[in-house]
Amino acid sequence: MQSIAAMTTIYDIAKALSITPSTVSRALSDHPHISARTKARVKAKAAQLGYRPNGIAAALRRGKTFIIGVMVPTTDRSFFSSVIRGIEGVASKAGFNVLITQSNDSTAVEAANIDTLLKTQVDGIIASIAKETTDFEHFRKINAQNRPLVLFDRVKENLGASTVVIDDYLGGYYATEHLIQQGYQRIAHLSGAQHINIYKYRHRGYQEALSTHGIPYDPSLVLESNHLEIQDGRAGMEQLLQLHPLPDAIFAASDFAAVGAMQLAKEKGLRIPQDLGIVGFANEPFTDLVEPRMSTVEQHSAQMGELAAETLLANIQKQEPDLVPKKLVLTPSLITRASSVRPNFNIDRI
Amino acid sequence: MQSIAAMTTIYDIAKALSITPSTVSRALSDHPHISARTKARVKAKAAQLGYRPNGIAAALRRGKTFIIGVMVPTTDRSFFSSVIRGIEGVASKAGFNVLITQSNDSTAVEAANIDTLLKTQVDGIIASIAKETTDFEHFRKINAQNRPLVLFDRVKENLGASTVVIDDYLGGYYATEHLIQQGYQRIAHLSGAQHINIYKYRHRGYQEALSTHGIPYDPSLVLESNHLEIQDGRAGMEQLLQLHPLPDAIFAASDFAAVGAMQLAKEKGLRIPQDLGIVGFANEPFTDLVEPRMSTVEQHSAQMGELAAETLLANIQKQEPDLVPKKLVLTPSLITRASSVRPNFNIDRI
DNA sequence: TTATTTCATGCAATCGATTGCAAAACAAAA
DNA sequence: TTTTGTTTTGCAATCGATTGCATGAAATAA
Repeated sequence: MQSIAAMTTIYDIAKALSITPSTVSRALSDHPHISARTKARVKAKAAQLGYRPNGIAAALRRGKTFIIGVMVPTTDRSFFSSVIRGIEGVASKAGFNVLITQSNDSTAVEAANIDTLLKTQVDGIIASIAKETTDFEHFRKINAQNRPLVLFDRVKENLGASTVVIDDYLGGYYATEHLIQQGYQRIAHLSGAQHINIYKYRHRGYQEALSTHGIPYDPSLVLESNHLEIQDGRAGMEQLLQLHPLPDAIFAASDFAAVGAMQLAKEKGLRIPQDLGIVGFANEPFTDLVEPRMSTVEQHSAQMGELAAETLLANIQKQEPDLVPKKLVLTPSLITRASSVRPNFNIDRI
Repeated sequence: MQSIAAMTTIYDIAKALSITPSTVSRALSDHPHISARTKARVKAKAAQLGYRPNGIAAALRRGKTFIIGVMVPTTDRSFFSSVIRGIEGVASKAGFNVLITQSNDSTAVEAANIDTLLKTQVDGIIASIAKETTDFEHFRKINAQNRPLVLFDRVKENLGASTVVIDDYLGGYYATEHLIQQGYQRIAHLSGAQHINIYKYRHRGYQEALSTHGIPYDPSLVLESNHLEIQDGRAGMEQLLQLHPLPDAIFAASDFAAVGAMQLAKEKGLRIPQDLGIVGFANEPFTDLVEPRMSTVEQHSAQMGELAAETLLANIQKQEPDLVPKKLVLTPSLITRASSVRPNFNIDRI
């Protein structure tokens, strides 16, 4: 079956004006060797015929699609959608489109997505690695296809990819130190799987802050969960409530876990921040809406996306991946809100 | 400059096996006329050479990219990212990719995005219209290019596009009726620009519920703002607090406005839900995290995305847009939480 | 053995735009 | 008028995969 309305191509324009497709092509792209008169005629005819360029044909010829592939664990998490927003902004300003895929934190889906993106001939890929992933072979294919790769947030070294992360160590350090300075002494930590760098580093920052301030590290105060969702935060809090003495503060490596812990603590009659100080991580929008407002660590997600896109575009322009991959590290900012600020606490009293 | 590693194509495989590219192509796609032996040899050689199909070339030849374009006002709103998630799920199951663009609620960007998507030869487009848009000519180009278009949520009739929406009227009705049944009498409404259908219908539902229950419609209780963001909710509440008598409940056409109103009301010492009942709209995740938990209207966003994608894919398969565009209407669900449920209210007392 | 099917592969055009090189058209200089 | 130089346009190959049709090979029937 034929498609109803045949698309008009440069051949149609050429025929209508009794010139060649090459001239039409050049006229449309304002090639300097084409006379002003011809350009005007071509453009007028193109408009008249409702011509729209076939980007696919151009992509095939040029070997460039002007599409960059993005893979995130999920789009419906504020952090990732903000990063995407940042990527999209930079990309579209540079004339690039963004093809989004989601891994749902599954390694199998992740590998399939990479295949798809490569098949689509994206000019480069920006990705954040699925939680589940421990074998990274599928990422190697990207470089094997000579396509640049930039990883952000959940990254992995030695894949020949540039990376953009925040300093998670510092984030953990800031959060913990802040709690210490507010006079909290028994600070628990809700962490994630330690094979994932971001959680490992946040954990280290936590440890280091304790150590710097002379507080002993107590492993029973550190709970690890796979997903750090609200549920995990509640479960973690439940567990922490078994301890004697109780912890007097929590630094959670995720806002979701933090808010879960906060919910349960409140249900059990603990007052935040008087009895329990809480700091989360990521500055998800809801942290500013819960009660009390929750302290957290801002990751500068949109900026992270922008940097990732800029790095990738630079690689694309150079026609090849960076020989020495770049490592970009953003500095997180601690956002202190009511959940961790003791109203009448005087630091001098310590 | 040459690219470093030339991609391997079906020609390379053909040469290596002394057969023709056509055979290779057919072997790779499991064409029935190719012998099992040849298929095996081809596939083995393909794997050995690290062959990856060039989707662009195939797309050009077939006139089909297996990419569907999606345009949303913004990705970093839970509602839209959930819809995208729904779209992505259905699409990828059907072997389609999803190209995302954001209009940032600007008509100019919207038009530019449509140009880009068409140039990329997407097989169809799913979109939600920018708030700012009142002239829809740019959407007509899509049908002119013989590409199907499906609109969701913020839709417009007479564009030859199928639409997927929830019954906003019903959503408004449910929310308002619920407040009435909880004994609230002076119910205010925070609405958006009335040229946008969703706000117009939510408003009508509100009116109709009042009327059904014999409550007179008081225009001074209905405030309109452009964006219905948190700020607008606060401003609206401020204004409502000037009234005598005060309203005793608010139905906001957006969760953001609702939470803004709730914040300000609490700051002014009003108790929720005793002094003021509140219902929002969209079931944004934070509504379940604020205090008190906020009642709202669930829009079934992921399902909306799935339906939109299924409708579009059906159109794509048929090679042409629906002659008679479909209108799919989902039924919203009211989610009642603490913000609108009076603890000891007995409906018999009315 | 020859004729007839069936099966497997090859040929060559095609999708639509881009681009190096050749050539024509025109202008300016000799 | 011829030569040299500039502009402007055309020719034809190319990007990589797909596919209708033709052809060759193998298998079966006569």
